[in-house]
Amino acid sequence: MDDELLMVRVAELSYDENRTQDEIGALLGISRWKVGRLLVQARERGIVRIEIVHPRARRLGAERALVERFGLKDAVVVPTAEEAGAALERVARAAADMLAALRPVPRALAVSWGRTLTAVADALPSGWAHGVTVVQANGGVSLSRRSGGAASVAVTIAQRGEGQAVLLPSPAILERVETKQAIEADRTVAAILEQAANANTFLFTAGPCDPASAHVENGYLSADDIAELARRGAVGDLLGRYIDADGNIVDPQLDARTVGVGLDRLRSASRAVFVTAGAAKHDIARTVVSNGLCSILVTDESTALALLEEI
Amino acid sequence: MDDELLMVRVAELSYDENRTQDEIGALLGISRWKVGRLLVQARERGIVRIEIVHPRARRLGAERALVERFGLKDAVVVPTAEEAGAALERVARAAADMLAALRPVPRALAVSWGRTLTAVADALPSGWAHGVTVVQANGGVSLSRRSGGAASVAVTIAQRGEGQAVLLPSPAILERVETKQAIEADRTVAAILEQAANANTFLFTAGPCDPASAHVENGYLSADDIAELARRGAVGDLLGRYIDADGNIVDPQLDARTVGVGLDRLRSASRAVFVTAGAAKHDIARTVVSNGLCSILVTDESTALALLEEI
DNA sequence: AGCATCTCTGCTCATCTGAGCAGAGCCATG
DNA sequence: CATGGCTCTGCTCAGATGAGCAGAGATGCT
Repeated sequence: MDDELLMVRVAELSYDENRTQDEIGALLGISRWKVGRLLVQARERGIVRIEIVHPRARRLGAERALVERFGLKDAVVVPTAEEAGAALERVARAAADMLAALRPVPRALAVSWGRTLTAVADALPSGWAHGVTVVQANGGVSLSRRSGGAASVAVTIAQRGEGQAVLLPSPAILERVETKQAIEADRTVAAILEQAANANTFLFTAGPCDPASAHVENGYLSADDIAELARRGAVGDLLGRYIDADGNIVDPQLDARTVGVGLDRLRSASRAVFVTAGAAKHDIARTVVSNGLCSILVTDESTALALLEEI
Repeated sequence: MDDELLMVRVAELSYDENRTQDEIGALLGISRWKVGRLLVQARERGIVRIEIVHPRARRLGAERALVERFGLKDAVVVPTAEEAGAALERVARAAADMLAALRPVPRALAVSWGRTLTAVADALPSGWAHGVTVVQANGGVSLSRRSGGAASVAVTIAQRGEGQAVLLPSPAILERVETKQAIEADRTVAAILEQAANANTFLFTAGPCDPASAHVENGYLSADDIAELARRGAVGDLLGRYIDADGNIVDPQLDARTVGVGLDRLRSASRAVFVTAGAAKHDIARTVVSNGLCSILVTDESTALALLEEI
């Protein structure tokens, strides 16, 4: 009997039959130490495959690699789901679990908005925090009729955290710089932006630079604007601000018309939680992570692998 | 954190990260005994799935159940292969492994023939026995041109076992009883049949009762004969003899024209190894097994489950 | 409420298992 | 043929683990 067959027999007796290594040794006429070694080999060679099958399973190896590679505080990676489309769901749930377990419990949380964050908000358990203040970090709009959009993200997160939401009453991007400056000059708005900027925890997503963007959908930008941004190197936006692969603002004039906290606050915040799912966002995710724009990353396995595979 | 999520975390740390239960307990704030219990539960609930992925893997649970249920000496069950068609291959290899490991090593082995046994013969390693005498247990013919058929089964097995083959120079079924009696009266033939009957180890397959049978292919029976046998309750044949679900000869007259060892010898032999693969043979397999016609069964998982699922 | 029952927890202790080591066999080279 | 690596083996020993148990707490029934 060759060694490989022996591994199979040993593995069967050990895992299927729960025999002790001693028993197996006696049964197959080998020493118990050899049994142990064969088991290790069987695992190494992939004869024994151990899988954790659960929607909330994670990939600790990838998490560790990401933390290491990009100097993050923490990372959460969920396995790619069998059925496509469940990725967002799983990532959102993982993000919710992570938030609920954050210590110290956040007291001031600044949030962006989008489909991803809506999912995170919905996945948060009631009582995830006790008296959290949730501030919108950038201008928002009703993204989609059904789910309530930007405001509802903050409201839901606040409700479930037994706290209150502070909404930013402004569009995301204004047509004229003057209008934007006027809005920011408003004392209420200024106070809210200040509050957001001082939040010690940020929770945000990013959008890819493509014509299906929420900004186009809501009329802040045209498909042509997006094309031009892409031409100038934009890979996507976060908090409404379009950046290139090096993390720099692509169009300063456009940026000047964007209402919200500046990206530098993400770098300096004590916790900046970035949630992203899906292949379309691999590029912007890479940008965010490699430019230190987040300290905690929550994503799916395929994104994690894309981030890690670079030379 | 509910218990199920806890199981997932514990399983990840234990299996993916190789942490000790102590460490995991400290990490998650639970006692090490709870970690152990969660691990057990995770396996029970199927959150942790341990699979042995190898062409030579077996299903020890099913084997034990078969031995128990049908009072067998031994059983070998191989997992169903992903690619259909590989079942015969795997079963044959398992049968070969089993034969090679038989103790005491067979000195006199009586064999039937067929595609299954050809595969078993081909899978036997050289030197599987030392000086075995292989006798044909029933009349044989060249089943298929390419592989040599009946005779080659015995010859190959004998060669690889450093022994000699004793071939039965007779068709499987004769047209007239008189011819059959004449052949059996021949002293050489009689001696061979005697030798086969006295073998302490039998190795055989069975065929289903259908018109694609080797007996039809070789002209011993017509499709009409098969239909008639089926109508009278035949589920298949072994050693050329057609039996019903209760293990009784269906057509005594036909049986009287069949050359070979009688089925009772299978019951009394110290080892009767029955090899079968494929859904077409589930019925005849059930008959063989439940009527004590074999003492060692080698088969695939789907057959095993079919045999075990009865009430 | 009072009581019985069931489940869950953390413990002791015996057993099981992995790390690390020294000796045996094996091969290639000088 | 001797020598030095190399792998493989079975050992010791410490650390990891599972079985079984008694007490705590929950649950349900009268």
